[in-house]
Amino acid sequence: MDRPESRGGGSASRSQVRPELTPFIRRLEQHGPLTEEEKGVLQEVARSTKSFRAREEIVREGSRPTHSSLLLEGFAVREAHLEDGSRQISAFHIPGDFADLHAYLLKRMNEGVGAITPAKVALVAHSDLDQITKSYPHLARILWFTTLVDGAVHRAWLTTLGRMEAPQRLAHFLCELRDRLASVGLAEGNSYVLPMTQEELGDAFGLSTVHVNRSLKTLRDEGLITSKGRHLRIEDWEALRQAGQYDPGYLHLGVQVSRC
Amino acid sequence: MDRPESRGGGSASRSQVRPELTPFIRRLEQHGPLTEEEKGVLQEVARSTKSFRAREEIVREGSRPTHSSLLLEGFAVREAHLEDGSRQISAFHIPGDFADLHAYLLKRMNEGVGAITPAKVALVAHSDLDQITKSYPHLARILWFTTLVDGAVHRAWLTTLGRMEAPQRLAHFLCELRDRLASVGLAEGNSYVLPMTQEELGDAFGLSTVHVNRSLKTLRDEGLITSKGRHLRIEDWEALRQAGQYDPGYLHLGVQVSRC
DNA sequence: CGCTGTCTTGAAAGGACTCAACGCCGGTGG
DNA sequence: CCACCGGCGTTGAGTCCTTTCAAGACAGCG
Repeated sequence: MDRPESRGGGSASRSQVRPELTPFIRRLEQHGPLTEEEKGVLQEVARSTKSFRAREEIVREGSRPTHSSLLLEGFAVREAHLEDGSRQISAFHIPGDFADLHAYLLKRMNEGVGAITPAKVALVAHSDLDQITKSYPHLARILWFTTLVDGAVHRAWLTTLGRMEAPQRLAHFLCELRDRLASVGLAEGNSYVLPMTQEELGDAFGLSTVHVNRSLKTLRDEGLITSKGRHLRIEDWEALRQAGQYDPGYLHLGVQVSRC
Repeated sequence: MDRPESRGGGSASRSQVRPELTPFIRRLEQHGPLTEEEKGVLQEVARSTKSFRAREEIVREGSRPTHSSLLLEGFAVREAHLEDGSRQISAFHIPGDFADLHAYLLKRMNEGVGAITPAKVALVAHSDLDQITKSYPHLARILWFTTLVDGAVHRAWLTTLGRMEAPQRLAHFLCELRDRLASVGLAEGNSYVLPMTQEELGDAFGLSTVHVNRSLKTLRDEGLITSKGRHLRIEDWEALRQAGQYDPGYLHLGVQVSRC
């Protein structure tokens, strides 16, 4: 995007979206239609990609990145490490997520980003984001919106950590993850691949691995979910929803962002 | 701001800031200088104010506000209520905070905002925010920035809720609050007024009132803090900081936001 | 086929909760 | 002016959820 005005004549602009970008584009378009030009710009700034192995670090905790990481394929976590060796996971990222967009303005990453499966990431330079905020205010607005949804998810997690017991926290999250995966086409009905380990679930929801295991067993025993291997299936959506007091409103799926 | 271009000739534009707005302006200016025009716009959109009694509701949970609440005086909480009657406080707001700025784009308030002391609020119409994003991109950028800091605070809280014990959570928060209050001139060294009740602290940090009480006593007995009435004093900053593993970086105080 | 990471289960210890009672203090009204 | 009252802080005791420690089972992979 060195010459933003020259974009559009580029390789894949007209309605032809690079396949790996579809989760991201689809995500943004749920909040209102994008022009071909805007989609072209997004493809242009996301042209540089990088692949990571499972467990590899994508962004180092405490670093000052000059680009933000748009997750194209695979799953990642945002995590902070404490002095005693424990860690807190503050977000699970799925394809289409802008894992560290907030670092564009905040400059410093107080948490790190790590791949939990093999992952492919588009590296979007902050200088390109400068161009977007300058020349494509509607895109900037939608990006702002996505960071606000991020905050809303944090608050939902705070609520489960602060006021719900272990099985309920997990029930809530399993509902959340289904809806988020479905929004990018990665869930088949109430079935999906649960990519994170029980240890990672524990580090996200303030539980020990052992207790995550027992809590999942509780949900299984009650017939709310079944799982074989990494594959999870919600058997009784309404009961699981009720257990976790889940209300998808905070994900703001499909909420329209008006052009200004 | 019906005629944004007519602003500037207004009542109190040139370097004369309405006193109650100083915490807010001061907060924004720490991230880089504002022009007189920008400050004038802020005063203009914040012209309408409203006062609340302690415990009064400022924004209703689940509502779709048409304006956002800028806290001028007093303290407020963002809170969500669960079905079993418990509540989760996801933020404590101090003068200068834009309590529900996120609702400008998200539209719907998944949490409510409530005054915990007598409070005065400036009601900023979302239509005025539209004008700001259109005509004052740098202000929009700084507002975006403040919502990102909000998210960073959420993540810090997640970490304390998920991985720290009760006294440590409170220690962390007492450090955070000192720095935030100091940034708007409401702390005298390591002393400040702690406006929230122990019940509110419990609802914020996932603890019972009783356990908050015991945990504060622990901090007092260890000589980290003293308190008489609402007045709190940090007696051993380094020890308190260490106990809560507090690092103010996530507040991003003084981080510059470049003009785009 | 053995290795390693992950899942699973048991038992004991501990942090936090609930229930309950009491003290303190400022506000209100007689 | 003082007694009453309600909100808030404090403390004790018993219970429960969750953790830690420990040991196997299981499964994917080189």
